[in-house]
Amino acid sequence: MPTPPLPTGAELEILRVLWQRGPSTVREVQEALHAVRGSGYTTVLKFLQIMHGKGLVTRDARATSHVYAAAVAREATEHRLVADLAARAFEGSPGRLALRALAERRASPEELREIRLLLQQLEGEGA
Amino acid sequence: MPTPPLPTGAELEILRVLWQRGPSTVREVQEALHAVRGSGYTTVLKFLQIMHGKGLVTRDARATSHVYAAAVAREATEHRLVADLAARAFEGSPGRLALRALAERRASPEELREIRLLLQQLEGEGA
DNA sequence: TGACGACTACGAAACACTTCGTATAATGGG
DNA sequence: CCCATTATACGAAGTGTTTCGTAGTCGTCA
Repeated sequence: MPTPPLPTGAELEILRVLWQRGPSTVREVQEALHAVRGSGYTTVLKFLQIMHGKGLVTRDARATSHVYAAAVAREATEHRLVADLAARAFEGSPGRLALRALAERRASPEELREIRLLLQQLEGEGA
Repeated sequence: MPTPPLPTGAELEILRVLWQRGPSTVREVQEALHAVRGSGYTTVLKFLQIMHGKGLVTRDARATSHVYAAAVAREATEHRLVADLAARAFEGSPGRLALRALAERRASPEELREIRLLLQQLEGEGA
């Protein structure tokens, strides 16, 4: 099975619920999404079925209520989303993308610290 | 006129041509895009008309061949694209997005230098 | 057992994105 | 002046995303 496609907007929101909650039933996902998005039950069910077809989630159908879990890791998906945006808008350069993101000046001190550490590591490698 | 919507994938490619070339005719844009995307003439024309309707480009119709120009600045658009991805996948945190982008380890030494300078500036502000 | 509640499956509508075919109008050379 | 060329305008098809209505299934309990 090749890598699943990038999740669409609604699919990404469902993945975020699954990443946060772990394996969940349709109802559990729907209740989590209802607050954020007002999604109806059959809408969420349909998406989970579509996402299962795409390989974005796995399904355990042993119980009456099927249990869905993310089939793609959060880090890898974030990675691919960043690479996708970099390709579409930043000549494929994640560095330029990072610069733009930092220029928003909304990073917290902890995030800045993490970025500085990573930066030192990267500059050390380059030397 | 409110802010135009974010450009779609094909629209962004057209904007990139206009940002690079400056005001251009349909044919000029189409020739630039043909190499990258194989776009046909009427396809590009249709997009420019749609983008004009959305306020993404301006049009000078005085000459026989209309001349289109980007109506949105490149920096502002990149900014909005980054903010959009941050909202959809990074809890609205551009800092987390920047971290992910840097973790791809594909930034050039010059980009790393720029990021380090910006970082110092941001950390100086925070102190 | 039969009705009720909760579940899954599926079709289809509404919308957006992308592409292109065709119709129509302007331009300029012979 | 006419025709070939080049332009714009527009409709529509094909695909993908999102949403929901409806139908059918399954277990439970009175």
